[in-house]
Amino acid sequence: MSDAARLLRLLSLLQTPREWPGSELAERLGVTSRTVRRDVDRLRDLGYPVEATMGALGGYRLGAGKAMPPLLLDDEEAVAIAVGLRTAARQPVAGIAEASLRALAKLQQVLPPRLARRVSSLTAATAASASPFASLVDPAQLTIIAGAVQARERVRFAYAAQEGVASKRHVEPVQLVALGRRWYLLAFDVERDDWRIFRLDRVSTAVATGARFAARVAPGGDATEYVTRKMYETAPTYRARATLRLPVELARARLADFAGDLSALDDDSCTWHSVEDTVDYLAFRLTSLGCDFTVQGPPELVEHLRVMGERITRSVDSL
Amino acid sequence: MSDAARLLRLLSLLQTPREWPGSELAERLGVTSRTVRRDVDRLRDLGYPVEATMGALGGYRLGAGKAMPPLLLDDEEAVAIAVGLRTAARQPVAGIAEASLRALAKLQQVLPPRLARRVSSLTAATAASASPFASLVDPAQLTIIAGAVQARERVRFAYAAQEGVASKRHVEPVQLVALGRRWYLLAFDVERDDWRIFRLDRVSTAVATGARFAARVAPGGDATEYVTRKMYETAPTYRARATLRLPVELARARLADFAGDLSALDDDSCTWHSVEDTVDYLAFRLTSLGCDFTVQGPPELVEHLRVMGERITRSVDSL
DNA sequence: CCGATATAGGACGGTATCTGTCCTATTTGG
DNA sequence: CCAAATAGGACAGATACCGTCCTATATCGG
Repeated sequence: MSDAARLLRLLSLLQTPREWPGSELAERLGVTSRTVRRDVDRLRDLGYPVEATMGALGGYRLGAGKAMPPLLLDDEEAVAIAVGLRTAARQPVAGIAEASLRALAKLQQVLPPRLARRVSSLTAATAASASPFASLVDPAQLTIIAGAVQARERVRFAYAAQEGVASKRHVEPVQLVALGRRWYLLAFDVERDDWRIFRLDRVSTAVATGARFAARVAPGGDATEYVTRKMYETAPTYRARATLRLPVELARARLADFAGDLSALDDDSCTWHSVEDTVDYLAFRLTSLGCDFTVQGPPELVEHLRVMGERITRSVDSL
Repeated sequence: MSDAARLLRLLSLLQTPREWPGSELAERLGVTSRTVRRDVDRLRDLGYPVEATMGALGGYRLGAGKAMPPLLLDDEEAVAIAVGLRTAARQPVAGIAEASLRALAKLQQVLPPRLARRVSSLTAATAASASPFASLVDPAQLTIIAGAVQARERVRFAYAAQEGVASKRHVEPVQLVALGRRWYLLAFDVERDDWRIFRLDRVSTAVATGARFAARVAPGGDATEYVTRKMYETAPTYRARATLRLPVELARARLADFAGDLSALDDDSCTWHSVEDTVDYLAFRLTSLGCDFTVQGPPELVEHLRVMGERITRSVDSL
């Protein structure tokens, strides 16, 4: 076993929550315990704080330092992380959505094929159950495009526009933007010679062509700002207005990052304003609050809730 | 920079989706390009397949091999993975739930404190929004106990039993078991000198004492099997029976791992049987199917749905 | 078809590093 | 107090590494 390999193996052992006595490490690594002590020193020099407890029953373990050490995962752990990241990508968390994708792309790149297969099948099996209104983005497309953005490679894909019109695209992908529960891609369309925004759940059969392109500055300088503005201008939006029979702090906690505008009416109720592009989702969030509420509008939401209420009442009133 | 440090730094660069020409790597690592070639060879000897494209515009990148290479994450990526794993722990996925926890424990152990703080605040901000019926387990408790299971350390915690009776426990934690959407801990209670099963969302202020204990064999040999049997015997369960106006394949897809027993009635409808310990959750899954349905029982579910239906109808019929 | 720019790898000498085998000091739990 | 654990100095022999040459080969663009 080479020098670097032994150091990595040691790091992997020390990342376990348990404590390792030096003698056992020496045996596993096939060296003397003096060398183990030297290896531990080396790791400390690299900035990874190996904690040691002295005395009988003592041992070594890796503690939290100032920088992330290399993570040494076994097969199952790698699969678990990949599945977790894929699920996270379907419900982007504000602030870390892009980092989450970068991590997924990095992992996907080095994931052995047999593990990648397990990830796919597990993702398929659990896709629908996580949340009925999570984004329908295919994680595979997301990964391909996230990789292409970083590698600055051109991408070809099929796009199903809003009216069901399909088209083939050839673009220079500049940035992925998570807006609410959807992913958008800001890209420069090579054939149309202009900027375009694509909704990722309408993208399919994406492939990176391998052709590199020069960095482009997004219109207006900031991609996130540009996509946000364009989407609010063009996409259909519903502005929900409702009164919730729930103290304002509780409502904020239950709605979390979906809170919208909340303001207290009295100690037991508050008003709520929120903007979304489907009434389904608005109705879903409202009904999962578990409290009484009154909806002021819009009419589409009222109608949708009326249908929902009738359906539920009808489902039981035969008894 | 030491030898091993340079190798790790190289590995970190090669994990990026982009391709790196040898000359640029040499510059970044502060060595000649001949040494870079030797380092690449070393990585290949370690089993990490560095892919190289020859010719002009060529370069190096890390490909998928037979084993997982050490993952070198930047701060944001590490936070994203931790948040993803915490979310995954709240909605355990059959088959990889334990691995998911192991990975989380491993990451938590080495996560720099400033990043750990960001993870906590992000988790708090998004806890409620993921799904209103996800498990209420505190990821911090979960991590502490998962670590103690692996390290075979005794744990003390406060436990709120079903009737609201609080108690302090001192146990030897043997295994965490994910059952449906809940986590259970099988442990040997030191003071009561017998096996006990704890629901993790009722555990608080857990601390590992540091005292080690000898490995124990779970009663019956298999912890998962034991916990499953005990829980079905003792925990309250509701057996939902309903007819769904949805083709059976579609229902299976939408319910995913929550499918229970589905059997086709005709081309457009099917019957559904499922067991859960709360009617809230049964009602939630039923109403998020987005189809007409008829509930046969149990009476508690019917009553719950009646309240839900009335609430929704009331919320709009003033208009 | 040719030149520019990549990867690939052999040979060699000087330098640095690493390992095992001693040794002693110190801490901790039973 | 004793056993077992971390901590680390000193030394000698072996090993590995690095830079500087060199040539071969593959690929893309003009």
